Amino acid sequence: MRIATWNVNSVGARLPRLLAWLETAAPDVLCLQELKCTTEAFPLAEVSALGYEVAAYGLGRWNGVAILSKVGIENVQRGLTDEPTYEDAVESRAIGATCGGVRVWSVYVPNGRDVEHDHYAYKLRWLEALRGTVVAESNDEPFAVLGDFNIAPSDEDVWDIGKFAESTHVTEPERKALAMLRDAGLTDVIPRPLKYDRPFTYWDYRALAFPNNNGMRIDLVYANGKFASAVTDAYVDRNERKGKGASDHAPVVVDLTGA
DNA sequence: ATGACTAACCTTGTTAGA
Repeated sequence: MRIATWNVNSVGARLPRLLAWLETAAPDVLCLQELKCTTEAFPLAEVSALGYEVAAYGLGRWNGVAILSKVGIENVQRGLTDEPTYEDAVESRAIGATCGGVRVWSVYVPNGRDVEHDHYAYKLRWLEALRGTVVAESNDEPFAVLGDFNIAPSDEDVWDIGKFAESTHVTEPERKALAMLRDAGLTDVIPRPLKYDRPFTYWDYRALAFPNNNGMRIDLVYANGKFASAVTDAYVDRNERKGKGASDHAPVVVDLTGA
């Protein structure tokens, strides 16, 4: 089984590339983030035509997540258990479903903006709710949280840690939240890069970040033991970051034995 | 070639992204 995650930065703007990628990479399950549309506006007909069932969750012009599956999609849950709000509003940042016997969550962790910003405190509260959901759901069946975590797990996961003083994405409390997920039994499934030495998944649109490989590894696959032990390969499809009309994130693809 | 941000929309600026 092939399971992937991709922050598409608008499913509407990315639709031609998304459809082409679904045909060539042919994942059985794809977790999407940053739909930037409502559930109703998701391009259901186009994606369904390729043989996917869809569970989408979008509440407005920002964020939005979805799970696409060719192997069934059951027990869909929109939102985390006890998920916090931001400025008293619920945001569409997490959706869970069971696909072909694998429980998956597609998550778009809040950015945080600045360490001093309310959004950063919200990010940490949100990660605590994610931990709670993981503890409640992960068991002896394959389980994984996939998505844009907006956290670089280590200094090696950004192109130059010296550029990140006072920045979000690399702070100790954010990394502690990831450590808590590992303490809850999850493993960071680190993909291989298709080029260069480190498996970055995001490159800013500005300042020639992609050609200079000034990237970050922030799109992560956190898997329980049953899932992680079935992994045969994992890679970042950096080719999807090339050319016109690319998202600023590349897909992360994981292959599992069985089914 | 991988090329100097992109996307939605409250659209001729603002908000967000990281």
